[in-house]
Amino acid sequence: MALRHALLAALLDRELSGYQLTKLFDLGVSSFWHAASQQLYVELAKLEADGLLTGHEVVQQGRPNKRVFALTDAGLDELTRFTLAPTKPTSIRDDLLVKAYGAHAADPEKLAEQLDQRAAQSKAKADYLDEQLAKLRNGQPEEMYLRTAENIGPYLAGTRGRMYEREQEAWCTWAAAALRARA
Amino acid sequence: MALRHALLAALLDRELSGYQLTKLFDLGVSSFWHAASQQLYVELAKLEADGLLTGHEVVQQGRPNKRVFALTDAGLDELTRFTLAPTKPTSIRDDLLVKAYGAHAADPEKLAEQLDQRAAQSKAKADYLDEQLAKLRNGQPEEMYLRTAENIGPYLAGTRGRMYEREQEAWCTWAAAALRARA
DNA sequence: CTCCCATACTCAATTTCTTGAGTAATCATA
DNA sequence: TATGATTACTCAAGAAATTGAGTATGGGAG
Repeated sequence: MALRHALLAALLDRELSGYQLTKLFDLGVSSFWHAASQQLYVELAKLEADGLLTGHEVVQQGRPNKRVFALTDAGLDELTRFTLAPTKPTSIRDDLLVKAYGAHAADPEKLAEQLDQRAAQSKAKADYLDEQLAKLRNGQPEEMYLRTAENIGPYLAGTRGRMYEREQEAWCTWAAAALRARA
Repeated sequence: MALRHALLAALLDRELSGYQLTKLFDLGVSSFWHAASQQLYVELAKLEADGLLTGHEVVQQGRPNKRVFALTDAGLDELTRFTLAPTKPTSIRDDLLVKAYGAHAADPEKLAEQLDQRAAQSKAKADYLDEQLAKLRNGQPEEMYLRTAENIGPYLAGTRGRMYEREQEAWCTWAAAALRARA
């Protein structure tokens, strides 16, 4: 149910089209809530049907028209309600960790190569998030930004995403080394 | 599809009943692959139907009988195949991060309280994983254990789980403080 | 002048996961 | 002697996610 709310949160202080949201989810949001674009469009349609968003057609020249979505008052209420409601921890689900768990059935070098690859992907993502966070801070020290910015939500969540990716990178490197040390 | 493989990996060096697997998934495995017990039983039945596991009824006195599952050769092959196959990163999906993302719609103090609560939960889980990892090491230094132990899979995966929970704890504490500093 | 890429989506089958309930036995506690 | 906790599962409805298409337009590279 949190995809709905991730969409609502993404529209808190701006209007975005479905396509822009798919970009946003691919890059930034995916570090804490992944969703495929098809799923986004389905969810946007439901949110609109439920009156939590309104869509407006925007005619463009030189490219296909788009529909941009904006939060309604009901949508904002729903998001507020969601942030208050207790939820149980949703934990990691990572293929790669399942592979590590089953390491005894794996070729150590092949598994280590996959870990290296993932380390590189995580590093790239962490670097990207670093840039995004720097853009949000806009030159200010973090403390200042957190105290004064209007909406710190994306910064807080983005920080967690970056931590996750940095940790993933470190762990992958460590685990790959451990596997290789046995061969 | 990784739940299948998480089950196969859990049965790599021992036989376990469905119920024992639900315990294992609730406590240890859940830090990198969460699944409800109902789902486990469904998956176990499929795995048996596919010939990747065999189930044996074990008659017990003083408690209900149970069915223990063991890997078949086909199951081991399937797990090996899985560890070799490239997979795309499955990322975090966490309600709490979505709430943080939507912080602008939230009551800061109420959100901070939820973060505190989660920090405590994460700490408890990290402590539990710490114990489990110590048990696996059985007094040896980590380096030694990783070089000499038969099956280091659970240790590798458990380590990642512990890192995740420790990071979660730290982030929750940090984010709660940031929210409170604004009030 | 063709092909690929980016924009901007839609449809639908299938699988997977969640949610909520229910069964049945034994043991310890009050 | 009832009550709840633990072991050991099962069933099923519905929501959500995955997978794999497909449509249509315009711009730029070769």
